[in-house]
Amino acid sequence: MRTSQFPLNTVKETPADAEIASHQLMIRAGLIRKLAAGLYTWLPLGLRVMRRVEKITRAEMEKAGALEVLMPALQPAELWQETGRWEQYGPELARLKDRHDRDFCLGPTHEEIITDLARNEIKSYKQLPITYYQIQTKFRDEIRPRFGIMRSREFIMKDAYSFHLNQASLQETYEVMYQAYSNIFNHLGLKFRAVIADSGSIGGAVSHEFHVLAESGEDAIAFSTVSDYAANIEKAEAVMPGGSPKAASAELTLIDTPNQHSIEEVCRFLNIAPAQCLKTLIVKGEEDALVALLLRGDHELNTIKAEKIDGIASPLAFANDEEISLACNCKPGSIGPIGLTIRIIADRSVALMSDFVCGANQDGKHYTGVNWERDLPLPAQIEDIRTVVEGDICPDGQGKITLARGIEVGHIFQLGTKYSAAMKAGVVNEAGKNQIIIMGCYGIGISRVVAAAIEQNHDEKGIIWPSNLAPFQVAICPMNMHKSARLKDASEKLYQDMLNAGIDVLFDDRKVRAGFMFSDMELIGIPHCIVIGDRGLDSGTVEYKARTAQGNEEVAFADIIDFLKAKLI
RNA sequence: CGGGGCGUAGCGCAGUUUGGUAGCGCACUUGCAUGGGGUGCAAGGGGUCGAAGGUUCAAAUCCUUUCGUCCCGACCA
Repeated sequence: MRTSQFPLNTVKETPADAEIASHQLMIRAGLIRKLAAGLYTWLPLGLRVMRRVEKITRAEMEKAGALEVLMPALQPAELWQETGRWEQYGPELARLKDRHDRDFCLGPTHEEIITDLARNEIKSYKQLPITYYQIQTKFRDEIRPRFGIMRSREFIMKDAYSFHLNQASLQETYEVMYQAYSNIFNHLGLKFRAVIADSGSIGGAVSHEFHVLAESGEDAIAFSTVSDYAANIEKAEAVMPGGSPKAASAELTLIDTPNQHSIEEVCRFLNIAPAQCLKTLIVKGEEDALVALLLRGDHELNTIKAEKIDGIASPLAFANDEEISLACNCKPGSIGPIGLTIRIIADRSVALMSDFVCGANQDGKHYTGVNWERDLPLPAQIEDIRTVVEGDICPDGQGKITLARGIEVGHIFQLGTKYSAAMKAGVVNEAGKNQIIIMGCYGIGISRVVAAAIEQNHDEKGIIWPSNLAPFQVAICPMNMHKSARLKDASEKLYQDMLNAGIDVLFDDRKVRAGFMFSDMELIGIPHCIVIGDRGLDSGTVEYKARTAQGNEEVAFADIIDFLKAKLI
């Protein structure tokens, strides 16, 4: 391709509304243009990159035995009403009416549609297992679209759905897909982690997210320093610490702590460490009941874990000051478990505390030297309700927890029968009886992968594409070609030779200055650049520069094709 | 949904406080020069100042309403 026929649309100025590097660079490099909030047009250069992601994804899906289909983005409300999601999905579901005033939505996902397909097309267990996939546009009317293509209202997703007679078959396909996903992200050249994930409202026992590692990622993930263990921090288990509390060495003492409310304030006031404090949080339970959650002062409540406990309101809600005053006879900041009559749930690490400090349920007073059993009974219910921190013991017992940030680009679920049961999708089994089919579902945010790749691979000059994602592998940059017929001939020959050799090359035949050309090629992240000039022609050489390298190297003109082929393997 | 910011040429911005009929940089067009890291000089084209209503002799500027957009949070999952 020639730049004279493939306009680059690069811009020098960073758009005012782009916050993160990938968003800024996608606009500057001319990959996308904004139409409205959360809606983007893909320009030729950007689409070329997205097609690379699709191609690699498709190849692995086919290898995994999945069959490509294409389902409508416009979907009738009836199917969504069958599963109850027409009501449940909320305003994020883009709804509309047709001219006959019938309800439709623009699909945010396709469980209902594929399940409808399955119940109509799959009649016998002999047709199972089967996996369908598609690469298609999804619509989610996000409350707050942001970060460009990263969280947009319309985006491209690869979604796959598998159907099974039994759990063992689902497990088998799940593992195949897990491997296919790993292959995809490896081929894309991205540093990623597969992590144990919360399956949320989608349900099912098993779920993994695939995260591209990047500092700017919206999710925190926890993984082991030595083993394969990795989990979303929402889901990472804080294990029960071994041992028993140290013996009490201090007397229970009621002290004045005027105007000391937060853990931080109390610690400074008493000159103790946060780990020596007990944090008491009051949250809403069921039917107006309140529940006290006890955490070590240096730990944070994990709301996902807490709201899964029976009797705690989901979504989690904190009690207000009034409700706290009624239940504890004091304001927040002086709450503690001693004498508390509401239900108490303690975090696992709390059980090992001794000689600790906690609120006294009297404004401006705390207890010091508190010890379980001697001063108050250990709470009957001990649960894992905190977020893991760096250095925690890994749940599999091997190594310690390290934290990193990631961008969720893939998510796989073992759905079970949630949709197939609601929509009565069954097959006749070997015994001739009707049986509800079991489902799995598997998604990759194709357009988000493009942004995530940039987020992970860029520098101050622009994008640094991993080889398999680059819109072009090689750029030819001739120096002042319009002034030298000899150079023009040599450049054209080099271009043709590369095309003939099957090299994906962008020939910059614009009449622009060297610096302009280099800056553009670096901004759009072409991995390999060949600089050809009269100077080199005299000695029969061209210059080669890798996007990631500092300097150039000279290569004989005659050898350049072989040289590049070796680089491109 | 709550809080805050911003809407002036394709992009980035000044001008709004104190009302007088719109400007700068980039980009674009043309010419000359330059020619290995976003070059220089000159000439040019392009804007109902987000929209509607109001105040005024006069509104980008003041008032009201409204729309869009971005950030923070909540909600949703």
